[in-house]
Amino acid sequence: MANRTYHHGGLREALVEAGVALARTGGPSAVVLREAGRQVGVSHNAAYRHFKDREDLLAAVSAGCMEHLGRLMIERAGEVDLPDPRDAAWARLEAIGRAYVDFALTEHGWFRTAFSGAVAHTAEPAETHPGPAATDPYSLLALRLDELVGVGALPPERRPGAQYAAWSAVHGLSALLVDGPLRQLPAEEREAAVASVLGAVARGL
Amino acid sequence: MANRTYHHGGLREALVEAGVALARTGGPSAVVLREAGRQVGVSHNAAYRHFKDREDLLAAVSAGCMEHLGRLMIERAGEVDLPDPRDAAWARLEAIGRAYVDFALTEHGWFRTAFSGAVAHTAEPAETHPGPAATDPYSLLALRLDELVGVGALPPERRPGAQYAAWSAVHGLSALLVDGPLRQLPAEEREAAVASVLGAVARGL
DNA sequence: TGTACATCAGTGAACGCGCGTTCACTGATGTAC
DNA sequence: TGTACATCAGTGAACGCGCGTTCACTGATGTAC
Repeated sequence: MANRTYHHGGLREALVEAGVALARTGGPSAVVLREAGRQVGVSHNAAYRHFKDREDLLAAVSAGCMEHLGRLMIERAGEVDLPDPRDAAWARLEAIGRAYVDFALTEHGWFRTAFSGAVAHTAEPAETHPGPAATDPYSLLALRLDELVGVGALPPERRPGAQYAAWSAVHGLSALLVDGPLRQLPAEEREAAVASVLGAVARGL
Repeated sequence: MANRTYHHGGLREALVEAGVALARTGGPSAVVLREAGRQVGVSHNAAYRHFKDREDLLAAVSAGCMEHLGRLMIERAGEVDLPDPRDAAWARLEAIGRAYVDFALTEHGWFRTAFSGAVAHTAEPAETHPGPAATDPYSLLALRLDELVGVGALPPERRPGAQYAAWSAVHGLSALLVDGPLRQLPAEEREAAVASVLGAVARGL
């Protein structure tokens, strides 16, 4: 962090942070190289020492937004406190689903940015390396589904492909509500839609 | 389409058509006023006689793309030919879901454009006026769900909210596959994901 | 059937925009001897 | 501990971009008498 010197010391991180702030209000298109530089108090092209081009910066910002989403999901899952392990596992699945939708609704800009320059997932999850626990939504979902199988709430033969069904439903709902044709749904009806989707996900598994 | 005269005769429609063609390859951002004019052979600002601004044109183009989607859904539903009315109703639901995803995959640009400037749906479907049958995806889905209830394949108490669950799942899958983190899924795994989601939708209802 | 006039649907020139990106540069830092 | 030099991380000026939009205009069309 450091100094008011010629060399910034942590410019890359500072630019990403500025980009994340821009994305929060204006979505991906608000992530503008020159503006990020301005915010940090650095010349408009200093960013080129740390990023190949605008797209490169956007990818980093996008990852930052995704991280915010993941953190909310973790937080909400952590709030579940039920004695029965099966109940708890189901509740945690629902909690991360709700977190996802809530995030999309309250943080339009971040949500859209998170999925704008997003890194593609491969079919198989990356091999689990020791280290900090994964915070990306996909891994968090996989974790919850594995837990359901683990506590005997979900038959193992239902596990393959389950992540696609759950993720699609919740992601689609978010997209329709935030940007799409359901964006004008009154709050009450919106809540009903969320409940309906989460219920269908649980039944569908 | 009339004359090579000073007055075009059907400029509005021609511009929308040109916009739809642009959207097909490049998505919403490719719908450019000046280019649409160029394609039609008209000066770059003639469009302002028919559209308030670029956004207005984009909205019309978006509706055109949505129409293409609706047509594919209708076509695919029409191909279902099963003796048992319940089997047929389920098959038609699946058919429109598959059509939706296929459309998203084969017509990236149209799909993204269809949902870019989309008109918002209200909570209640518009009162059914006599006239040409609705072609918007939402109404088509509602039609299929009503049919399921009609033939006794779906308990009536399950009907409310069902459209949200079905639509969200299929839309989310499309979004994730086309633009999102699942865009690099190998074809085989992608097909499994589609099957998994459609299966979960049917079970979830 | 002709004429006068309002209105409609185009034209062509011009503007400003703010951005991404490149260029040649300079100040700061690290390292070998 | 000091000096020479390579390298790194910033600066400031400049460019081109193609667009959306506005302006004052002109050609075509419809209508009243």
